[in-house]
Amino acid sequence: MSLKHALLGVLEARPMSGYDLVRFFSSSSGWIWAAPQSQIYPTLRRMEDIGLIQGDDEARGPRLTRTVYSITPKGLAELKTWLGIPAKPSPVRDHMLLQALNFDMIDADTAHAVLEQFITEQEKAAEEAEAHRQRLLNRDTPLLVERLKRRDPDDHEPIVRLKAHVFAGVAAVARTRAEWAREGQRLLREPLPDGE
Amino acid sequence: MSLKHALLGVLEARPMSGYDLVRFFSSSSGWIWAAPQSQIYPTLRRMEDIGLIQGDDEARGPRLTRTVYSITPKGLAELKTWLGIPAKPSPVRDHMLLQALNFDMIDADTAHAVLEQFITEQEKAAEEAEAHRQRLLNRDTPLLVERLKRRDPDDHEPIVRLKAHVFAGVAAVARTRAEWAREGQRLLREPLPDGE
DNA sequence: CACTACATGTAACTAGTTACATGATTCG
DNA sequence: CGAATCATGTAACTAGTTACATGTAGTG
Repeated sequence: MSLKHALLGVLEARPMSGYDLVRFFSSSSGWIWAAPQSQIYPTLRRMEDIGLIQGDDEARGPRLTRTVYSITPKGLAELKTWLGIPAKPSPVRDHMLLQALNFDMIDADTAHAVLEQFITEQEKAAEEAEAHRQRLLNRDTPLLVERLKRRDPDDHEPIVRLKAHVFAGVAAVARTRAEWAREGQRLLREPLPDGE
Repeated sequence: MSLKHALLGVLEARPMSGYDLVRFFSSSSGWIWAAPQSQIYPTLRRMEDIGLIQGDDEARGPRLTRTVYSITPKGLAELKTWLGIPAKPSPVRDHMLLQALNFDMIDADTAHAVLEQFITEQEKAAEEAEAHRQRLLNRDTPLLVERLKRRDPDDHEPIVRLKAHVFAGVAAVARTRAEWAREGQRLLREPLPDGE
């Protein structure tokens, strides 16, 4: 289960409540690992049960409390171990490619439109990832600032570059996909180039 | 459920038994959509229940039979409809990027090794996809040959190109990922380029 | 006082994974 | 006759999705 490690990775920066984490995994970091609210809360409790994180109740008004989770030494050890183990290749399951594989069965205009929407999405994803990469390089995200506080200032620059590079990867893949789809649209437009 | 549509897409080429499909989804087409045996058999029966495919029992020796499934008009209609509907963007969940996001927490050599294995895998995937693309362009795969039999010869070339293009996409994404990982290794090697 | 944000949960479901189980047929 | 391949299944599980449910606190 990698949601576990995604949560540990975030909590390493600073303690957070379930609610904080829900928001986090619905937005910014959702570009790397997405998870719905209904999965996060139970996972946090299971992680506390096995000692990876510790939850502390904090009063927020007379009747409302929140549980703030922080990573434990055991959790940190688990995270570091996991980081060093190569994952076995995950089974391929690409919705868009699966559709494209049979685009010869439907009319070219419809297929073209499906690709068009895909291109729009991928380009948006690439832009957002690129923007986030810039924010990281500028040390403009609250979580990164928190993280760096406990690190040697000499290490800040390489850490920032590594994190930024991850989002460069997201952007690069999205652009590759968009470019692939555009080439697909070209193929749909020219059914039989003469001379063949 | 897209396994359903993956199965329909294959059965459109020719009728197949569950066993055939299991082998198919463990190999070649597994590069687009992977599925284990334990998922395929029940799915086929459910698809037959709702009339998307039809199973016919065939004797294979005195005691052994196999069920050969073929796509029904209803199944073909379902497939064609599905092909024209853009999928909503699927939630991002990238194991490698999640690991890389925290590579600053472990030593550079370990991180480097994890990336190395990833690169090997991606390059292998790219090569295999590229090889399959070539086989398609040469009309060298049995299923493609079956498919083309029921198509106007004038359409063969554009159909082949479309299918081949899908595997070009697989290869392109794999190469992009490998290149990203290589750049990551470079970042790990040069902790602090002078002058900053 | 209404609206938004805070805060946490649960139920029912679909998809996918891992592992086991069983027997028939073919080929060397 | 033993091994590989053909052929089909099931059980138990983990992960992820969709939808609903409930109440508190702050802001205009």
